[in-house]
Formats: sequence, structure tokens, C-alpha cells
Amino acid sequence: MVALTFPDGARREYPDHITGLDIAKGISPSLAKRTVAMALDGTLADLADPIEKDAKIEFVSREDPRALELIRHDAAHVLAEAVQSLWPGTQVTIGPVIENGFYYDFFRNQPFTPEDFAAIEKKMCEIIARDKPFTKEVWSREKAKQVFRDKGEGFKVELIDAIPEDQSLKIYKQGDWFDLCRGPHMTSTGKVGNAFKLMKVAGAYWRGNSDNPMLTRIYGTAFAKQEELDAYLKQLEEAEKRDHRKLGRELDLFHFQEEGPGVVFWHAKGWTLFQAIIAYMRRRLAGDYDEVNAPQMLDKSLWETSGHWDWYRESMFAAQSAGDEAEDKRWFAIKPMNCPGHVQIFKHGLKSYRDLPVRLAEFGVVHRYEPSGAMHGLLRVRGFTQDDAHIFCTEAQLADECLKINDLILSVYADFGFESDLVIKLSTRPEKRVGSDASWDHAEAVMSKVLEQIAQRSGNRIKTSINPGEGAFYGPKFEYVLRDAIGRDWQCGTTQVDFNLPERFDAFYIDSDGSKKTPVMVHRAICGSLERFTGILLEHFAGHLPLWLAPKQAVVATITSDADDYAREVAKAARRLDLRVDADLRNEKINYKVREHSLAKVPALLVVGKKEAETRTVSIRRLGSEKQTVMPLDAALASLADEALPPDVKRMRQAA
RNA sequence: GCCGGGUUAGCUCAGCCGGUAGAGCACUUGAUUUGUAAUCAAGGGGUCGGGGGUUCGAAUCCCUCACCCGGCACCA
Repeated sequence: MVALTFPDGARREYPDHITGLDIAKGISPSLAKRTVAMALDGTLADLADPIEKDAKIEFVSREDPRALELIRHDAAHVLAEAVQSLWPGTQVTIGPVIENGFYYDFFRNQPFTPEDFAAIEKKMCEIIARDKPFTKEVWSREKAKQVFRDKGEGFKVELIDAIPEDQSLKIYKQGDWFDLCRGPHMTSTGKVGNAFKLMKVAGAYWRGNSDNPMLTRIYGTAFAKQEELDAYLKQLEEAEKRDHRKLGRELDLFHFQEEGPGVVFWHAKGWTLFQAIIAYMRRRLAGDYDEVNAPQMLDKSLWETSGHWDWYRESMFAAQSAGDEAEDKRWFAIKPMNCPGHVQIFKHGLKSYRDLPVRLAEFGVVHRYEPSGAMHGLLRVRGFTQDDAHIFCTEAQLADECLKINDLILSVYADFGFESDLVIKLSTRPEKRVGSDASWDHAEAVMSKVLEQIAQRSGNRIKTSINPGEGAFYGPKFEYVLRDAIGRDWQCGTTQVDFNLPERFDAFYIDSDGSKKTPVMVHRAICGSLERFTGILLEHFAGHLPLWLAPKQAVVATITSDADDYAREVAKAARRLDLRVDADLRNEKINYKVREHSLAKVPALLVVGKKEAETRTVSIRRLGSEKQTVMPLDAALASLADEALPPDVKRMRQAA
């Protein structure tokens, strides 16, 4: 007998091997009908599974949030059946559920195109309408391999070989069609419903390895209800509207062109925004860091010493004299990182333990030859500016330095409007690395402890996790992941502990006992790539930047030319308060001007007509609002100037 | 880098099966002095991404290169 506890707390005994379906039927036929799966002790399972031990049982209906992944998973199977019935000979591989839907990878000589979607979706609807039950069978390894081999499904055979020996092989049938799958599934294909949509096709390597054949992946999404699907599609449209590449063009911030793949042409307004971010970061570093600047190009020998030449040569740019007759035809590497340069600065002159920690910061421009397919607007470029720093310290100072960096990172993110849903990941030693296991053991131990402390100090507000094998080649790292206004995650900051580079470069300090010691080096970035961070900010704010970041903070717009002199006066007074202001004296209707500056996302419009000129007031209209507020000029400007203060400056003023 | 799709005026896009280019916005000029998201009119602007091929004839078909987009792989 098994004892099952129901959600209402009732506990009943049933014979061994009874299935969820039998129990549901026993309770009521309507329950059995609307139940698509069950959860045993919180774990989803097939409703037809026999129950072998005592558990808490819940019947999951199609509307249950937990059913969503089942709907999507089942939809992936339906997709696979549809594709194989339309194009026999297409091999199936895997079809998992992902964040916003599902995909299925197929192998076929002729890739699919979105034009095939209509036919596939039609076939999927047929399969769903047929409403065949999902049934599960457990096959022996031999039988499964034989069956799939006979069907010409080579990829499935490979998958079977990869399944650990102690796991049984489950086959799910939906009518005649079947697939190897770990499940669980709903009771029948009809439960998928019609709120699904195929989204896009893409190439994807078999098992994620670029040495393997390329498969065709079909992405789709599915929801319990049509309204949810519609809402999701709407949300995608919204995300498209805040695409920073679109905003960059519309707001005249930057552009790219063919001659410079992956390098940004910053226009005046974009550069103003970019510089506002750097100016903010500089203020945040003042007092703790020394800002330096290391050369853009250095003899490649330095990169050989650091290990970058070995590790990343394919991803580096190098330059030499363009003259055929030049005496010095050495290769200079254009810096892909600032660290070797900073080590040279540290090494210049003898350092005492009393000098440590030495914190060298640089807003250095680095170049990396990113794979052509990786480039993406500002988010992935070949030339970018890092808010980089390297801290040279003693072992004893290491943990404190990491915590100090953490404090700075969190407070910077908060100032930019990223306060919640922060995740910090610890990436540990990769397979390919430099340095002894002992030094990695040590570095990882220190960082694990620091990570714990960070989580504790945040009151467990910050989530932490481990990324095994994802560390840099010279040391483990923390990765700071923030979440934007529409729920997307971005990895920005990083803290990397490095016991290797200082040693490779023979960097040392004189300890209190007069001996030479190798310092520990911490690499850290807060925004990471400032180009990328600018792109993230644009998408986060949908181009509607807070006043302190907006490149054009206000426009003074006249209604008639009678107000021209006054408008000039207003603009001048605003500039005296360090506001970034333009005057729009064109002979245009105020409607026209309002529309134009609103589209340009200017945060504040100061409209002046005859009335305002006579009373020395301005009519303020804020972006996103139709409301107008008439205020005396001085008060209006003072309030704007106050709002335009960067958050750190505001804090300092308030403290003073 | 790999797979697929794309590149037509400053921007957004049309141009069917081959017959040497079009719209709206923007721009320039003129008129309009206007009260909170587009005033009217006229005008200028493209060797259809580059190169090659097929053809009497190519924006259109084929090849190739570059760049862009969606994924994959990569991201010191």
C-alpha cells in the first residue's frame, strides 16, 4: 500500500502501483479529464505513472503554471512529428523547453526556412486535433539503438550512448510517432492547445560543439491561453522598440559603417552620454584609485609573457610600420587588455609593502578581433573602453579588497537604476589554464569565502551561484549579473583574482622583513565594456534617460519670434547652471517643435511665448507627459539643475 | 567562424514572372508668427552594397567578396 497526501491535507491509502489517473478517476471523472499531469512531492510526473511510495500528490491542470513547461515540451514533440511527416528522412535530435518556449533541432540537408512554418503549424494543429495519448515505454538500450538505427536516426543512437548506464531509456509515443525522451508529458497531444507559434529558424551545432555538424533549429513558443501568447508577442514588439541600435540611429547617438566593422562612430549626443558615464565613474574612483593610461600598442613580447599571445592570438590585432623600408618591422600588439600595461606601471620603481594596495584604474580602449558573427551593435564590438582596474595587494589584503570592490559595484549599479535581482556567479578553474593547482585551490577558496560574505552582508538579497570551469585562464572570477527593466539579464562587472600574471612579469614588493614578495593581482571592471554598458542603459531606459545622463537635458522652444530674446536668455541661464540645453527658435508651430523634441526624447521642454517672456516664466513639459507647468524662470531652472545632478554628487551635497 | 536571411534616397520601405527606379518622412527654398506630438507649396537627391558572369537588355537570374540581421559557437 502507498499513502498519498492530497493538497487539502487528506491522506489516503492506495494499492501499490496505482496510477495517478486511476486515483483521479476515483475522485471524479471531471478531475481525471482536466488533469494533464501530477506532481509527487512537488516533482512533475506522468499521470499514468504507477505510484510506488508514499508522497504528497497534486493533480496538475493545464492552467497550472507548472503545466506550461509540459505544454511546451509536448509542443516540441508535436513539432518533431509534424516535420518528420512533412519531410520524411529528416532526423530528429533534441527538443528541450527553454526560457520563453522550446526548440527542436533537426538534421536535414536542406535547412528549413520561415516559409515552411505555415505548413508545419498546420500539420501540428492536425496532430493536436487528433489528440493521441502520450504513452511511455521503457526500452532496453539494445532495442532502442536497433530501432533508431533502422530508422536512420544516427543522432538518436548517439544520444542513447550518452545516457548513463543506470538510467532507463524512456520512449514516449503519441500515436504512431515516438521519441526518446526523459519526460514527463501530458496525457495527450490535444492538451497542447492552439496557443503556439513557430518563431524562427537558426543553425545550431550538434551538441553545442562547433566541430560537429550544423543542425537546423526551429524555435517556437506555446502558452496555455491565446491571450498569453498574444501578450508575449506584444512584449517582443516592445523589446524591439527599445533596441539600442534603433535608438542609436533615431536619437543620433552613434553609427557603424562597413569600413569599421565592430568599431563605433560616436556622434556628439552619444559621446556626451558616454562621457557622462565616465565622469561619474571617475568621481566614484577618486580617493581610492589612481587613474593611469597604458600604451595602446606594445611589443608582442609583453603579450607572450602574459600568456595572451598563446591563448588569444587569433583574437588579437597586431600592427607594424606600414612603410616598406621601415627599420623597425617589429610586431606590436594592439592591447586587448590593460593588465600587462598596469603591471609595467606597478613594476616601475621599487614598491614597499607600505604602498599596498596599489589600485590602478584606466578607462583604456582595448581591441579584440571578435568573430564576425559575434558582433552586435554596442553590445559586442571590436574596439571598446573598459572601466578597468588592477589592484596589487598582499594575500592578507585580498579578501578585503574583493569586498571593497563589491561595495563599489553594488552602489554603482544602484545609481544607474539596477537595484534588484542581482546575481553574482563564481567562475572556477577552466580546463585550459596557467598556474599550479595549489594556487587555484587557494584562489578559489578565498573567493568562495568572499562570495558567502557578500551574500550574507546583502541579507541574502543577492543571489549567488557557481559557474564551474568558466574562470579566466589566469584565475577564478566573480561575474556580476544585473537585470534590466524588462527582465533581461546582463553580465557586466567582474572581479578576477590572479596569482599568475604578477609572477610571470616578476612583479614584486619589499615586505616588512626586507624580502621580495609577489603581490596578488585583482582584475576588476564594473560596467565592463562602457560601449556595451551604454547600450544596456539605452535599452533599460528605452532611450528615456534620466536627466543626469540625457545628452540634451532640455530644449527652450519659442511659440513666436517675439520670445526669441527671452528664449536665448533662458538657455544662457540654464547653461550657467551646467544644464545641457538648446534653444529652438525656428519659425515652426509649437506642435511641430513639441513633437520633434519628444521623438528625440528630450527630457524637458521649456516652452516660452509672449506671456512667459512678459512674466519671466517658462512652461515646462516633461517627456512622456502632456501636462504643462508654468513656473518662474529661476525656480524652474533651479529645480531642473537639482534633478540633473548625478546621484553621487547629490549624495555628497546632501552629506555636506 | 558556422547555418539561414538580408543590403534600393539621410531614415522607413515598395518595385510581380528580367525592359536601365518610386512613396512617405527628412533636406533645400518660398510663404506662414503659430500656445504644447506633423502648416502649405515648390525643388534637389539613388552608377539599386562592391566585383564578375548569363542575356539584345539585370535592382530583378547565377557566382564571389564585404557588411548587416536571427541563432549557434566564442567572449582574456
